[in-house]
Amino acid sequence: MRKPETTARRPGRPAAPRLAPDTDGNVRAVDRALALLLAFGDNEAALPLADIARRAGLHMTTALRLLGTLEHHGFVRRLPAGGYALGPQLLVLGERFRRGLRLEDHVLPALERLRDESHESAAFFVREGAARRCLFRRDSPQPVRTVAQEGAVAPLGIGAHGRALVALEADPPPRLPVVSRGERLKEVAAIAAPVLDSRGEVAGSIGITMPLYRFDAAAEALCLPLVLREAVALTRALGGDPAPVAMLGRQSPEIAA
Amino acid sequence: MRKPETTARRPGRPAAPRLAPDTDGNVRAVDRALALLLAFGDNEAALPLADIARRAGLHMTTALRLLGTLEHHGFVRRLPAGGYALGPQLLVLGERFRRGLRLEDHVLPALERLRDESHESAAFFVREGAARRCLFRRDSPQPVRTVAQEGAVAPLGIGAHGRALVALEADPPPRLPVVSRGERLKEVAAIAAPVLDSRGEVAGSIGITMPLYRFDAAAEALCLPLVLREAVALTRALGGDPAPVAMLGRQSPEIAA
DNA sequence: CCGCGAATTTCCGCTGCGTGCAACGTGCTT
DNA sequence: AAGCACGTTGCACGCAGCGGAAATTCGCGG
Repeated sequence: MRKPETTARRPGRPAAPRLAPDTDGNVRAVDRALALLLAFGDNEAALPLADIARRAGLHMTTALRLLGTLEHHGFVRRLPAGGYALGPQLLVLGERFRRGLRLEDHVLPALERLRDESHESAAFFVREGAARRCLFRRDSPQPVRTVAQEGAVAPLGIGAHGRALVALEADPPPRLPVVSRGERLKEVAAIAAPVLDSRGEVAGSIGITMPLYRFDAAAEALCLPLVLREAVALTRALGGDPAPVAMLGRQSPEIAA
Repeated sequence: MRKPETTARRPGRPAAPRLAPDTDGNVRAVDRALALLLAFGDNEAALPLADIARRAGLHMTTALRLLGTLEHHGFVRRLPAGGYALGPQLLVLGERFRRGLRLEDHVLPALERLRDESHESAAFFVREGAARRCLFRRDSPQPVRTVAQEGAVAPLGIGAHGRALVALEADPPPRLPVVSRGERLKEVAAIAAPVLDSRGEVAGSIGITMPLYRFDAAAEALCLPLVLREAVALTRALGGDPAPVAMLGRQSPEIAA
């Protein structure tokens, strides 16, 4: 669909403007097969064929054939009771994607320390273009807790993690860790700090999330040092220099008082 | 491709023999796109286009077009340095697959208890046809530990988990938990017990894995009761009757002695 | 600096693959 | 019993996808 500019398009032009990730140039059958996978919602274990076809905007016949191919490779499975569900191969590839980032050896223990010491949920976000994505999460053991899923995306710039990821670029850099109270999500409070890698780049942000009503002075006094401590430790574990993070750390209460 | 048998094939024959999940009847473009995803090995963060095409047995032109479609949906990403890597969408779908099983709310805490009390790795397997698959895993904090990945498959009938999953079908049912020493993997010891759901079916197996040299009498005395305790607790948490598991439990040492 | 080869990407014509229609069985509700 | 929704199969048509050729860049060595 991209019209040729004035100059006749010579084959093999390398400076193709990749700015247009249009829907054309795509392989239709693959487009449709992936749409079938994405037709499964968040909390839907199984869907009948007709529903999947309707959501993807495909004829049942087409959906049936594509699902057959997906099933053959383990990307979906047919349930004995009828209907389709996502397949185990997605788990394998999802884990491989995470492994490619080579972060979890250090991030997971840090998250579990945060959760165990604060009794609240802990999460680690990475920047992804103009957004952020939750890569790892460890849920609070308490019955009332925030809910979020690994893999989910959220905007940059808002929310504690959203601001922590860009904290070092802000002109008056904020004190660390960043604290949010009902900022992006009503009734949710969060504490987050950036983590640096060996090149000094922001590798991600680590923090604690909890219901806002539970975030009183005692919780604040407990959680802020925890998050800062883990952000510094994680930065060091990744081979980075924790100085930029530690320098912006809030005074510990006993010193500031 | 399948030749019509002697009888004229009337459209709409319902008694189709589904026994042949052959490679035909599949949508070729989708087959190839999925082959590209599976071309990424276990520890390969990034691959150049030529490698991917070669592994999938495709011409580079074809691979380029298919990868473009996959990238458009977030199933692969182009790295700034050149080359392709698996994409974040796989993480989202992998999590959705697990969520469809609705197990992790109870399984994850049990695994973390096992890991924290034994200081060894804990894992949960489910049966999948004639094999088993590792659904969840929590790694030991020790520097020398067994390595395995969530999503990996292993055979039934061998290894502690492989035997635990079929323990209740065996004629002389084995004592629980099942113990293996270098059985499937040299140098690896494992302790596992089955977990039942509310229908009395085997929902999976839970257990501990460790280097064989560390599995001495003290470790055995510590880990066996732990595994049995969590298998019973998890069965109860899923609404199942733990009696079949508890009845096969080994006598606790002080009683048996 | 220049030339060679490998890697990547665009264009294009042919053909075989994928699509959707029609038909049919099944199971459930009216 | 009739009606309806769902799942499945076969088939012919049309275009979508395939692969070759060519253009371009990059890396390497002379």
